[in-house]
Amino acid sequence: MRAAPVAARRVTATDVARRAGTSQSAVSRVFTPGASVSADLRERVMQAARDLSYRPNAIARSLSTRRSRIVAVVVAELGNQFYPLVLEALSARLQEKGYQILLFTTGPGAAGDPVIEQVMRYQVDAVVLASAGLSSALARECRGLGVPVVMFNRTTDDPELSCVTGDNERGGHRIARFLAAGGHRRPAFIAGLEGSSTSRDRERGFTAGLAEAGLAPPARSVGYYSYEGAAEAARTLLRAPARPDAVFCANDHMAIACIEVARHEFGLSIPDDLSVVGFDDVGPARWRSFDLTSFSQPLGPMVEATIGMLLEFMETPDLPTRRVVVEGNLVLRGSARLR
Amino acid sequence: MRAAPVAARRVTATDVARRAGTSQSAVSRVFTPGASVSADLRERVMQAARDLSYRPNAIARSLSTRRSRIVAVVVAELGNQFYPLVLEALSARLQEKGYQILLFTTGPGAAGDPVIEQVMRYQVDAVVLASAGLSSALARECRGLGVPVVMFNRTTDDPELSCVTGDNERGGHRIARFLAAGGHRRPAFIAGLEGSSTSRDRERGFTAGLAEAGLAPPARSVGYYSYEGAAEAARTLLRAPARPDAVFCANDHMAIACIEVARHEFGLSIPDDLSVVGFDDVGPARWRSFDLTSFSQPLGPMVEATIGMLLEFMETPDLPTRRVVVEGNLVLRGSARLR
DNA sequence: CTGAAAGCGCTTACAG
DNA sequence: CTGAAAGCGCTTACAG
Repeated sequence: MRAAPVAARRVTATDVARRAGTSQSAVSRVFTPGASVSADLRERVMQAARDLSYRPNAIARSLSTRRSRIVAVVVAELGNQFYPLVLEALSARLQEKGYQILLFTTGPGAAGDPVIEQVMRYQVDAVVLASAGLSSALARECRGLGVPVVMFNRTTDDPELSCVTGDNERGGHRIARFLAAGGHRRPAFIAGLEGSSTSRDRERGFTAGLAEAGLAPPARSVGYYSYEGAAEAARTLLRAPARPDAVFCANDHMAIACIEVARHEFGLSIPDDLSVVGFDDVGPARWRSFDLTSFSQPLGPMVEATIGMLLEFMETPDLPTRRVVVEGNLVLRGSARLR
Repeated sequence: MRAAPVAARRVTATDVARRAGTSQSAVSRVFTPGASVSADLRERVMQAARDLSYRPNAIARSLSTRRSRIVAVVVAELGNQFYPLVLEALSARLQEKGYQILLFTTGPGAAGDPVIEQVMRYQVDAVVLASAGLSSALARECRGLGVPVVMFNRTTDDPELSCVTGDNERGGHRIARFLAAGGHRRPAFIAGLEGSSTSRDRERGFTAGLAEAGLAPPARSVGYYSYEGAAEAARTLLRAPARPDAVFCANDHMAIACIEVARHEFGLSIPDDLSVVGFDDVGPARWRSFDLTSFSQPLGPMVEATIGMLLEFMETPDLPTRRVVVEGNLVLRGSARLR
């Protein structure tokens, strides 16, 4: 077994230059795409670099260029099925473009204000706020410092902020019409987080759709986007004297909790006794045990839109803000009665 | 609406010094914990810093100190329930200690070799390789450059590498004895990834346990740690002429796929016709629809051990490597017959 | 095409 | 306790 290596001084461009018999600037140019170097010099430098296992120091480079090629992603909850996939997709696309993700997590419900302090210190080139519950104060602050921001899965009225979301209001509306058409008379709603624009928009569309169908505003309860929270919300709703005949949950994760409670604690049959509809259309919605009717929120297009905006903003700082809504559609499965 | 801010030159320590009527070094000291500054100077500097919304540039600091306070986390699959929680826990603990996570993702199966290039360029202070499928070549290379590495949920024979894992072999063994005691005669195994030490160790313990109970080596099939892969593996196993009476799956995610297929495609009743056991004991294992018997892999202690080692290694580079095994236990639920 | 030199924004001996 | 200055490892005009 070799001895553990000492914290060797890292090899620098100057070391490479010495070995290749040239200047440090020449080495730098070889590693700068598009810089002019003769084929001969390039070859000598590359050889020396290989011999020494040289790797340009990205930190030093950042200090010089004032661009870190790092984008901050701040995320609140990784415990559901949606955000991990968002993170994975963002990371893959960003890596392709030569950017890395600096990850910031805030507890659910946390203000995220201490986090922003760190975000800014790292001189990130852009930030994406990927969480329904994140305050837009954070976003505004980054923006104030000239750093491009896009809010993912969250809106705000602030015209200075860009965002990409699914079609929340239309989705809620569509679900209301669908449930009404299926003969449901007392649909209820399980909200995510009260402060979340996403939950609010889904509910708004839902309530409006019910009204158009001549139905009263739904009974409601808050599930905090968590499994346990939603289970508790479902219990509250199902214990009520006028039990709902359908529940629309602000996301799939909560819809699954609702199905579990309805089946195993109330002995209800889905969808005969109770219809349940979710939102997102993530993996488990397709599992046969749930077979969940849900409004889809297409991850791929949402991530594409986000990356696209980010790159444009980094290129051209003064572009006007933009709000992108990615269409989804109602995916009919077995958890809701058709009529 | 205010005009979008121009990419303003960021305020530096020199700006603050000018406003506070002192030197740039003094400003630096004020922001360096433990440096000696008079109360008066400190107050003036803090005031000026507040006035200008000064934030120390972490990149410049890193270049100077040669420590980035960034740890790289490389992860292959975020699509199951385990790794997102690992990431969340790692991030929370690291942030507490003043470190940030630079996230690297590699496709499932991908070598991760291009990734290492980037990891090293960012001068990260440490790296955690958190994925059952990651090659240890990557780990060895970081180690060779003097960067502390710990492999999470993966082992290797290389004595130069540190790792923390659950008690995979004992877990597999325990499950074998449990199934044998329950009167099962033909237990099968669904592997994760063939290259994964985690899957291999679980299988080894399982096979040994069966042998001790006088049972033949299990029929086996590979599920690649994915839902679809496991579903396919389950079909293969359940179609066989001598159908297994129990299936041990290398993680919960695959166990759920197995239950779904058994129930909905083969019309089997769990556990009467078939017992299913998982590994990890993640959230969905507790969902009543699955009620999955599983060997637990305690996330909290595993993350603690990882963080602890990381911090020690960063403090004292030449510490001997360590391999930590975190105990788990068999959690009995309803998916496996007791007798 | 190539090299010398200034500069990115900090930290940290070293004097005073 | 405080300031001037060197240095961290790059990039990028500027001459040649």
